[in-house]
Amino acid sequence: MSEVVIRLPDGSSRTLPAGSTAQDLAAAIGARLARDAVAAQVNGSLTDLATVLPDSAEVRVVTAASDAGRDVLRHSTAHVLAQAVTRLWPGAKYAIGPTIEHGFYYDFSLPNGAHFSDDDLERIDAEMRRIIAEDQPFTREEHSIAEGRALFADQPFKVEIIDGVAGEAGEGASAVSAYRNSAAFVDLCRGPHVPSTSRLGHFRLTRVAGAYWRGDEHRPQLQRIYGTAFESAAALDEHLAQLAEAERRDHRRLGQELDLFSFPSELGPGLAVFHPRGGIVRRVMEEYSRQRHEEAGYSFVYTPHISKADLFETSGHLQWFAEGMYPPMELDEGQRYYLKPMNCPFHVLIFKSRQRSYRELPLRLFEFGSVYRYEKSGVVHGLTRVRGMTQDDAHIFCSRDQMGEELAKLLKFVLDLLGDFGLHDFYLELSTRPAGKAVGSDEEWSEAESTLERVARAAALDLVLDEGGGAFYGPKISVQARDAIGRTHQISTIQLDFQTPQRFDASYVGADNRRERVIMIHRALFGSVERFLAILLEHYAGNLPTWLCPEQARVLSVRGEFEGYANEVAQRLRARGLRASTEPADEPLGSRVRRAKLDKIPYILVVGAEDAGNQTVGVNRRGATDPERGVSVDDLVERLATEVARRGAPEDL
RNA sequence: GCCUGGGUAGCUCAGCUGGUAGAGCAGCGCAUUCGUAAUGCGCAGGUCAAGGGUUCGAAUCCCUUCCCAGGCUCCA
Repeated sequence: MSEVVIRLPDGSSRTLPAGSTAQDLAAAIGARLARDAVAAQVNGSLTDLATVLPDSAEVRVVTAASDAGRDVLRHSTAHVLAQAVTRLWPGAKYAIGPTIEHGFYYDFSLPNGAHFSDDDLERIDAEMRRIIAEDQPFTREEHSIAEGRALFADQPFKVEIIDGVAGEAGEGASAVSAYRNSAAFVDLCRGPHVPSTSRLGHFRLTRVAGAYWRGDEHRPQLQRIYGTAFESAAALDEHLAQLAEAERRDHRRLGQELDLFSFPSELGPGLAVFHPRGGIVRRVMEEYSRQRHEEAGYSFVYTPHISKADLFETSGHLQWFAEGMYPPMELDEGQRYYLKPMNCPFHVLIFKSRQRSYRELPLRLFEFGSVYRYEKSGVVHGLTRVRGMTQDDAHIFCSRDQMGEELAKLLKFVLDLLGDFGLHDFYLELSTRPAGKAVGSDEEWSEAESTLERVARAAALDLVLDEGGGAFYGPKISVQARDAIGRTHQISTIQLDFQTPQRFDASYVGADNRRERVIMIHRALFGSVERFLAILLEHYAGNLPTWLCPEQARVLSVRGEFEGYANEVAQRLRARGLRASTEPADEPLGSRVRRAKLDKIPYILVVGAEDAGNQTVGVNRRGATDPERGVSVDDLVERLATEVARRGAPEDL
């Protein structure tokens, strides 16, 4: 009997009898590996464990607890889902069931236009567990195109996929593969799959949704079920806990609970109002931003919310961005006015209001500019995707030789400012020319792109390329930040623009008395104030650092007789610029403390007989397990003032 | 925009296959005066998103509109 030599990832080799499978290899290496194996990578491509290994193959055994292994588990679980649905809804057509980032989905078309409800998830889940208990094999079958069409004759989506394969590879040339679980269920699939359904089980169906066949809104709408699967109950639980944590941190929930903002339905989708407490947070954010911008050499401007159409004709917005704009208001004289979707054209007009000298450059015009964008109604989401928002927007007008340095300085400024808000983990994304949707010459674009890339590389952060993701007038660097639970958010954007100045004929007089075309840098650091606030809320799970908290301290008197002293303490804090309140003692202390905790107040201060006599307070710090007693009011005021000044949080101590 | 699922008191939600609305929290009043995450009693609060239809009768069934949530090819 001949043998085959298999090379393993660690460089070692194994000799096995000819005809051995990947499963045999795993077993030869160890019982534990044999148990954990779900698939194999043979000469670079993923395949089933049942695959017979060719001689001198390079083989890696794929275990469940790896990214590739989890994909196999999820894909196989998707097949089980499809089988369960066909059992429960005879006649159901199954379309595609791929794995996605944290799970999988499967799309179906149910007989008689039926659709899934949340209750169905339980039934399907139960049926899936039965299939898993049946220990059905995943058996690979190869079929010709014609056989495939016959096999899936009653599955129109599968037939369409096979037709696609036939179209690409030629009618007779290629074969299709399918995986059979039972006489009753077979699914067209590339694989690989686990050897048997018994290898599955740590899964959860998460939600039902509608989705178009092939994502095309002109094609049939299918019923989609999302789910996820993991290698162990513990890994699944951890994933579900993460989802619950994200839900707990959802800024829409926190905005409600903390009375920060709301979305009155009377206003329409994507339009928020800020309540007094949310208003404080916003105001503090904006004031700090203004202060930093002033220090960084920005000038402050104000511009209106609407303008005649001509402005946006000139800027190119009506040509390139019209679908993102609200429809025009028609005036009696036939004049069309638009709500502004961006501030840049207005700032250009300020630049152009008189002749500019090279001595004025860089000219940095800053505005908290409210803009309105007609987002499709299905995509608005809390404060992160709205139709009305305020950008911390500035346009820097500079010369060509200044732009590199200005951009480098700007990037440093951005990261520094974001750091002050508690974001420290960044990477950059460079978005380049959008194909077929851009103005300007190739030379200008490549100069702009290479300048941005140089600056981005110099920042010593990871740089990701976003091909074709730029605006119509120029490429951009966007700053992506990772939050406390590891999610990334696009925050700041910096765009380099040679086009707008040309469109507006914006120029300056150089030292040599010649007119030069000015360069524009568009930049928003928060992006939008609303969205940035939402990100901060989720980042901090509502426990904003003290300087941003609407209410920094609440003074509670143990009994009504100390309310005068409580007011005195609050007054002392307010005299130092801190936001402190008191609450009457007509409820038990525990109840008032609880409410203050739910309000996420950084410092709950309790005063009683001992304190009134000694000018002290009891300090219940957010994040602390035990309250401190007998802290002198003087010390407390200093502590809080210091914490605010360094933009800290009570949890830092 | 499209699809699915939703919209019941300020909030979170109950209300079976149609018989005409409930709880907890919040609010208000009274009592309680309490040392660090829920004091008691009482009161008030809803055109059941809006409009139309079916029906003797609609929160419940049907239609339209508005709003919310999730989703809408990381290709078998």
